[in-house]
Amino acid sequence: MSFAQQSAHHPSSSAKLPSRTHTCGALHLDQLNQQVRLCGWVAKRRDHGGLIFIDLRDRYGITQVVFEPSCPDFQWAEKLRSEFVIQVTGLVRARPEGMVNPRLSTGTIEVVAQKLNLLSEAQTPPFAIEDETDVAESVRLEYRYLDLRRPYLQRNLVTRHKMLQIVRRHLDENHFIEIETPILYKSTPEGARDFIVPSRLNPGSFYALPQSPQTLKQLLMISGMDRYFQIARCFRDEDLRADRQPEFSQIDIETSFLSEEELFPILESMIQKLWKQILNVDIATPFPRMPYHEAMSRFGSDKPDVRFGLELQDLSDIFAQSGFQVFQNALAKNSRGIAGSVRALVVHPSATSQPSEQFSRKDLDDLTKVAASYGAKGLLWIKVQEGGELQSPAAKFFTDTEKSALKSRLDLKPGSLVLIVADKNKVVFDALGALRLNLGERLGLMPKTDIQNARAQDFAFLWVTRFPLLEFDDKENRYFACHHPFTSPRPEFFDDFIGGKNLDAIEASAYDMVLNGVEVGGGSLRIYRPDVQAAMFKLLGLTEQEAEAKFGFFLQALKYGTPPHGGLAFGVDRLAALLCGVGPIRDVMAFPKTQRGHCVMSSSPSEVDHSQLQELHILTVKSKSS
RNA sequence: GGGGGAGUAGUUGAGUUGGUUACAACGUCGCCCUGUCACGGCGAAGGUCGCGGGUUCGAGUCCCGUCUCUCCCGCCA
Repeated sequence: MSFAQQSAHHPSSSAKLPSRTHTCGALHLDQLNQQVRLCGWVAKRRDHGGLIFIDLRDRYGITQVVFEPSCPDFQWAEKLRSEFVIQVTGLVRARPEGMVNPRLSTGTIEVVAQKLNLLSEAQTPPFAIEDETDVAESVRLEYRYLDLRRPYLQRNLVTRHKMLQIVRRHLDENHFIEIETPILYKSTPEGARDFIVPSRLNPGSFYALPQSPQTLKQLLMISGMDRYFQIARCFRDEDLRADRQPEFSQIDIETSFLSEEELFPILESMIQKLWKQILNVDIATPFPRMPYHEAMSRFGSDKPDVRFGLELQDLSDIFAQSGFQVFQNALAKNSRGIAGSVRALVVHPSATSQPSEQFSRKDLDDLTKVAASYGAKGLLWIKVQEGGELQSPAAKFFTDTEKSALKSRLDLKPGSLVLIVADKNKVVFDALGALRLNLGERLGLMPKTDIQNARAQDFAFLWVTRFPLLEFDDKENRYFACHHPFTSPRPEFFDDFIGGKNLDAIEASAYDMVLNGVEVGGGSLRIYRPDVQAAMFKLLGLTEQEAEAKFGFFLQALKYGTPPHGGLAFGVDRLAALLCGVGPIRDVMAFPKTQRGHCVMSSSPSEVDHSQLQELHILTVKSKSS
């Protein structure tokens, strides 16, 4: 008789004992001498010949089961292998003196088996199911259902679940209603590439999967829904990153009649609850607010990590008359009358264990490469020597006045290192902003958070506000909306906006919530006047006909009594990753995709039958490049 | 589209100047073992060195191409 034949292959239950009396994380000395029934996976078998230990695992924990020769099923216990699914009936017993395992929550007890019931056999798994696994992610993703048995991923998914429950409860208490919006919707111009879905019933026509429910939630405000939210699945056909997947979730929120000052506290208290209930950390509110321009000039980023200093310094005025060609070029005005700048990061010897002498040629080369990858044509360094002399490849271009201005402005002392980028502002901010983060890591300025023992100071929340409304694109020679085309200018800029004046200086009622250098959410107050919305589309280069074709339904709706409204969307995956203390959002998603957008478990995307394509009126062609 | 890193037993890695039968650990399989929890002891099996081509008497190693994974830039209203 084989093991499988011997076993029932379905759980036993009786009036006396149900299929499962406890989970594998539940038993303590309280249940001493009780008869219990556990179900789970064999995590480990330790066969001592006359005594067999089984670590039985479920998502609640691990319990040690002991098979002694007196157990009638002892011979079958010898046949157990990793990941077999079993049901064990037995007695809870205190572990002998000195045998307690402090690393298990159930480490004070063990279950002495009386009966073993095999529910499922298992092939040998391709990798060990344990937290300390060090296996290539592609292997883990191919067997994601096994990877998800690891306590680490199970904890992350539980945290994500808790997070969403707290969010739902909070928004419900604040009179928000959860409304589902369509996944099959209309393709939208601008923004990310759409995933499109062919319509069998409408040959040649396509739905698009929503990049966000933006227009739909605004229409719900026009419908009078007043306060809406949705845990919305969103789709963007762009290249992936550690924090970007082609499909992702947002906590999508929209409200009517509220100002920023009235909206922010609702969102801040939601965050406060999440951090309190999940991490037991008290986050102070209101969050600091920082205008976009301040974030850029101080940190070189619109999502600054303000847990450490190392702020950017503007040296443009010092070098206004510089004889150094690189600086002259950067400070010259372009055809649209906009000048770049000369800015620097300064590392003082006191602030770090690494004074400038310890920045080797290779270190500086590495830093230069970082700057270059953000478009900087070079990175100019200055080292301050023992005697106070400035050592730099460009030192000979500096006048004495410039040198002394530098020293006093930057408070230079022997051992200081200055890193300068001179270019148009976008490049200067991007390059120095990235260098600041790189140096912050390199010099150990960036705090490491132990998420199990997190403290309030580990989390630097802030609102970045007053984003520019428009951005001019040199290549296409037109303006683009910085946020999206439904974002309202701040009221004080209405006249300029309608009149088409000083467009570069117009600020938007847009805001991002930032935590430790991560944009966790973003939103805006929306345009609610049809004439302003039409003006926006026109400014963005849409003809009236194009605007009508793409957004006619929306412009029409705006004319039927639109309340002032605005909202925001949080990135569920990013928030969950921060609450779990992990980097890649793949680790807080059940079935993520690889960087090529593949699901290696199911091998999707994949080719489909010709007949399927035919029904959809689709013909595929091989492109020359492939 | 561009740049960096990686691909060798099931897994994680080593592999010298191009040279005998490609190595180790863990895992797996068999036998033994009554207090383990990284159990232990003895033994065994396990490989198209990502794929394709080239150079060479000979390629895991050198060259060319290609695929995949990963990090980043562009992109992500």
